[in-house]
Amino acid sequence: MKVATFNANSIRARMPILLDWLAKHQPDVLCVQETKVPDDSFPAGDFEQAGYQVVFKGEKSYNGVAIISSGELKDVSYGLDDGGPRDETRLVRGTYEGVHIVNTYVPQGRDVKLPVYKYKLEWFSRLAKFFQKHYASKEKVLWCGDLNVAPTDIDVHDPKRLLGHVCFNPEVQAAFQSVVEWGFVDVFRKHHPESGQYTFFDYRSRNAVKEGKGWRVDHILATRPLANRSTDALIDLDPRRLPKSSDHTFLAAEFDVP
DNA sequence: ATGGTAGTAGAACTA
Repeated sequence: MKVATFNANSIRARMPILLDWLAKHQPDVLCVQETKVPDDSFPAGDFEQAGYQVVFKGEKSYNGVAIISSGELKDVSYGLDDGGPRDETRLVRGTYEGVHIVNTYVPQGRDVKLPVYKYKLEWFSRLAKFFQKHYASKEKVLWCGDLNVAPTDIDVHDPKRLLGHVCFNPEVQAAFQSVVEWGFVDVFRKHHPESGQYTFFDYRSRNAVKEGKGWRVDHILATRPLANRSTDALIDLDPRRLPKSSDHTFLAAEFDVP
């Protein structure tokens, strides 16, 4: 089973790249974030013509998540359910062939001094409770998406300069880690311990990909029963080098499950 | 360079 994640930064602007990638890599499941489109304008037909099913929830201009799958996704639901803001355009989950998939677009936070940053930290705490409530770590669970955290020093190109950023500081790393400790393994890291592996390159940095000025903020994490069966993981930089690319690129992982 | 570019918008906000 091949699973991938991609922050599209507008799914409509990224359709050519997305459809090409699906045809080339043929994942069973692709989690998408930042679709930036209301549901009545979502290009579902284009995915269906390509032989995929898709579930999605979005809004005008901001946020938005989708799960594209080659077969049926069961028990689909959106958002957090703890009585706080549901954020239905930031979380979608479903079950594919017995594997539970949770696709999140974690709030970025903008600036550590702003309330939205505190909201981001709370979001991780709410998410930990969400996993606790709905799943057991002995089950096959995948947590995928743009998690807006670079977990360690080797996950950014310049840890000294970037320290204190909303996606790279001890506080946000601890918040992320508290979710991981529920029972997740970083599947990409399991296969690639080396530094310099990034999924995001800021548009504002001119030759970012060539110069390796990236961040690893998109992740695929799996519970033990699933992580034990992962056979490979990769970051595909090719789509980031194309004209009209997203500022993120695709991360994929393969699992030896039926 | 506490800048830069891109997306949705059709100005200002988010990343």
